[in-house]
Amino acid sequence: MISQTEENYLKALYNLTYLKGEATVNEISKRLDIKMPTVNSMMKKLSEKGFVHYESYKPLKLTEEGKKEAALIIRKHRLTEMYLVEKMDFAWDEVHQIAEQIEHIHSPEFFTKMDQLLGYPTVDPHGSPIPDHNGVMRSENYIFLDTCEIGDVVTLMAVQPSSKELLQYLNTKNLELGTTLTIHSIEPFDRSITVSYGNRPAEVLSSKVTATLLVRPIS
Amino acid sequence: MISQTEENYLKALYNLTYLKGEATVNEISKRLDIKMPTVNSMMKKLSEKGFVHYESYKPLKLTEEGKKEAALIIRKHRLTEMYLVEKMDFAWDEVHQIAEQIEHIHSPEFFTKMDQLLGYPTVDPHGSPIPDHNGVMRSENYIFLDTCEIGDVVTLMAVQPSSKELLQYLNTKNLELGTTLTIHSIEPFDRSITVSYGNRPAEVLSSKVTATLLVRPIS
DNA sequence: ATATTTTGTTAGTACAATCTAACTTGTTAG
DNA sequence: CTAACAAGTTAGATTGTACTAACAAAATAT
Ligand SMILES: [Mn+2]
Ligand SMILES: [Mn+2]
Ligand SMILES: [Mn+2]
Ligand SMILES: [Mn+2]
Repeated sequence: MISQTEENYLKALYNLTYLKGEATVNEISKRLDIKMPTVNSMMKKLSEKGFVHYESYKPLKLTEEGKKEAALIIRKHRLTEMYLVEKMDFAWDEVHQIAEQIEHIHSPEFFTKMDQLLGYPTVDPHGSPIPDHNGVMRSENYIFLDTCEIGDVVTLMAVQPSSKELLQYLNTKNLELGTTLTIHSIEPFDRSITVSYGNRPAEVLSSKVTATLLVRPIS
Repeated sequence: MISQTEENYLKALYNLTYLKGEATVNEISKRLDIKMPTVNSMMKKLSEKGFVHYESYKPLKLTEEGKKEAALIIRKHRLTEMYLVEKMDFAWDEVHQIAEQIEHIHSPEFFTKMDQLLGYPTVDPHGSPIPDHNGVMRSENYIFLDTCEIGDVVTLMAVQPSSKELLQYLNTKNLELGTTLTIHSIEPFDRSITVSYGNRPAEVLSSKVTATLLVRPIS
């Protein structure tokens, strides 16, 4: 009953509203590269179907049912990414486009089997949480690396957002989830950060990078 | 360029024309459960695209390009079925509906990886051949069990067509690919066949069943 | 050989998902 | 505060995939 197209709108809205609680027609339009009038009429349709709170000229919100539907699609996306990396030997920067398609497969058995073969993982290969089968997503209280201070020792827990280009950049720096970083200095001018980790010389990470790295301080 | 819908038409036409070399609008209509006028206009469209030879009131054929496209979709379908059975532990009667969806995924890397992980299989879980990456499908010269004679000893090589119901029936009889069957008698009235295999009492198979079982005589 | 049935085609309609152009509402900069 | 700009909406067109109704051709039965 929910088309692939509708699923992509729900997912976009879920991700855009995740922090602020609401999103605009314009944001969805940019995210999906679909013109605003198209987004507008789709929002009305999803509102008719009970997935979106729509009022003219007001920001958009998902209903509880919309949130659940979206989270279940994200669950399929992230389980798929995890499966591709863990069981099919893909790299973490190769899985998004495939998962973008497989998330629309209608087969509870298929995803249940994936989940089981993976041992019921709670995060995807980029550290993002996998919603449970009721669409409930646990949120961890990680902090972004660009909010840390000199002397902090932290573990890399997630990359968000995880564009292919960023992931490939992190590959070249041998930075992966679980890596422990020590912050040596912070350049006041551009907020770039010098860190060390593993058996390698210190690395400088720009603020564009540190703003995407979620870490947990070692307590 | 080729939509999911078009892919399903190409695949239907390929399978229908596989034996006779041609098929009718009516056959595709029944196979896909889509009304004849819709099939008719889709055939014209696929003809425009160079995949189908269409002439009013004449039977339909695939062009060479159409055959190749169809075979490559069937390749993805059968690789997927094999992967689901071999690597994800699904039963042979559970995989068709999932493969019917995954066959439309656009990702050469995904199917190349499947192929590699499976060790480049040549047949799917129902014994049907998997076309190669150029869309070439090798045909084995198996014979249907209902053409065998008393005293023949044969190996079950494929089930065709392999409906879920038939596969489940074969499960109850412990009949699987590779099973060696000895033909004890053939009932002239209804052409049912009594066979023995493994450590079990003789079984009677109706002609509805034997007409779907492809076997290779043990020479 | 003709009548009946089946198959194939044409014409017109519907719905989903997209677009552009034009208009309205809301926001922001002087 | 108002003018300009950005965002949102409405209206109308387009494309893809489906349908029904009506008609034409081919196959079949009498
Ligand atoms: Mn998607
Ligand atoms: Mn991810
Ligand atoms: Mn299909
Ligand atoms: Mn099969």
